[in-house]
Amino acid sequence: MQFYEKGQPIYLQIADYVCERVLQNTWEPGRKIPSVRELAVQLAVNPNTVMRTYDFLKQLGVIYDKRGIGYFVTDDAIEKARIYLKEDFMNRELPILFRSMYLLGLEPEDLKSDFNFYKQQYNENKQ
Amino acid sequence: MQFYEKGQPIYLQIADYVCERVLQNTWEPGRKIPSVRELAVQLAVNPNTVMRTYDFLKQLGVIYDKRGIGYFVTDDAIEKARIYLKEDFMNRELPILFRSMYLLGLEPEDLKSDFNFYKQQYNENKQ
Amino acid sequence: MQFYEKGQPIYLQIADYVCERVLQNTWEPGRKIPSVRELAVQLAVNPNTVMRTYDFLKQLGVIYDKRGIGYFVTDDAIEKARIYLKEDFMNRELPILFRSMYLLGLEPEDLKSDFNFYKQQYNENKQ
Amino acid sequence: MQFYEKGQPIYLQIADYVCERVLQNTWEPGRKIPSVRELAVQLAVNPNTVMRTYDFLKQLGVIYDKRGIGYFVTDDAIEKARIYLKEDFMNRELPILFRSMYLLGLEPEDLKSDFNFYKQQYNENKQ
DNA sequence: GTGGTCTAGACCACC
DNA sequence: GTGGTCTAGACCACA
Repeated sequence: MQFYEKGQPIYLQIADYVCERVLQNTWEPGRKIPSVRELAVQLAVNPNTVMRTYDFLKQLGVIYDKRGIGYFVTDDAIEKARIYLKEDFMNRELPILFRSMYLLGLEPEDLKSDFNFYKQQYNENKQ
Repeated sequence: MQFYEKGQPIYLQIADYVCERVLQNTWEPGRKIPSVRELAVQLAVNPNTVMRTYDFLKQLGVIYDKRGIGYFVTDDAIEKARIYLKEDFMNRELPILFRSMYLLGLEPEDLKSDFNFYKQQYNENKQ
Repeated sequence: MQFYEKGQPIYLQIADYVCERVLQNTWEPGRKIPSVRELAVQLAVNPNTVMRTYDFLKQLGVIYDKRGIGYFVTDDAIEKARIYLKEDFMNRELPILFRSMYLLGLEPEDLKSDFNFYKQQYNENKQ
Repeated sequence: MQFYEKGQPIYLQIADYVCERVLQNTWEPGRKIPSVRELAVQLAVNPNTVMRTYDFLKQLGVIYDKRGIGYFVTDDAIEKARIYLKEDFMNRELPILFRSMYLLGLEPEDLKSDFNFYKQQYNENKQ
């Protein structure tokens, strides 16, 4: 994972990273996620930054902590993560996308077939 | 203009920059565009990098050069620029978008109303 | 190889050099050609200059690259190389030749016997 | 005039220059040609070099000198110049040309139409 | 190792 | 002034 999107703090980028794992069910509800220090090493980031991410996700209700044990995915994390990512997507990615589509004269309908193709490909690779 | 999109060379980012101006008719066909050195100073970039962009756009048929005079927008630049940007959009932006949409369970139809809202806003700001 | 033909950039002279090897089948389709740095050392030229040549030949479809591996001669390189060299010959060498022929009152027919002699000599040396 | 053909001494390049003027009848038989010093200045060359050229052309019978007056074109200079240039052409230019033609699979016949077009163009520009 | 990008600075030809 | 070429040297990603 690389951190380069200027304007987006690293701790939020890591929050995206965690939420995506939750949505993909890679990190399923109830599961223990990596410790602050572990993830900090994995992502080559300061532990304080990961701490801030976990704090943020705890407030969102995506994870909770058992003192002295670690952090765990909440039962309704998938829904919470989806809500968060969706909001993030709407506010940050969509405007950029819409600008391109507007310039190119594309409509959402024009993406249909390509999107279906993408999903098909994605599922095949998954298997 | 800032250059931060990793994975996308600066000279191609500048090409996008020029193509968007062409599509918006800010730089209309026949018009002289900034000299290599001028744009290099404006964008705080090495002249060689801008030279490379202009070379690239010359090959695409978006601009042409008069030696000793400068670079000019070709007559069919709008079409050429649209083709290039569309291809670029399809190859680079769409996959990222689709990934987000897939994760969030969104379909192209779900973007319709937001896109119409965006277009409306855009046109109001334009006026 | 020496670079002295004024008016012809070095990187294009190197392109001629490569194309001639392709036409002579010294560098046959599919073969790996010298790396950018290798050829730069061989020709006592800056690597950037060779890079520019390879970029140019890639656009012509004479060679293609495998990132991290090297450059290779394409399957239809011979045809592509011939087209390029022929165009170059027509635009650059022929006018000089025709001027001399015009001054000397020579016609293409007058070259026939000499050309046949040349080809004969060439083939003998080849054997 | 620029002197860059390596392997061909400058004084011979100037001889070509003079002979071409004779063949084009720009410097007609009997005419006084520029003095050694004059031509040396024109061509930005050392007078000794021009002296050597004139010496060479005197031996060829293309020019002769009247001591204290200057150099003049001989009566049969056109023929002599043609012989010299032709020999030069045959020995130096043709091999290079033939190599290209051989590589490209061209025959002298293939040049016919292009040469006729060239002559036509040349004569039109002359008028 | 490979290709690819970028900078800094130089020089040239053309206008 | 303009574009165009070239060098030297640096850094990156990929394999």
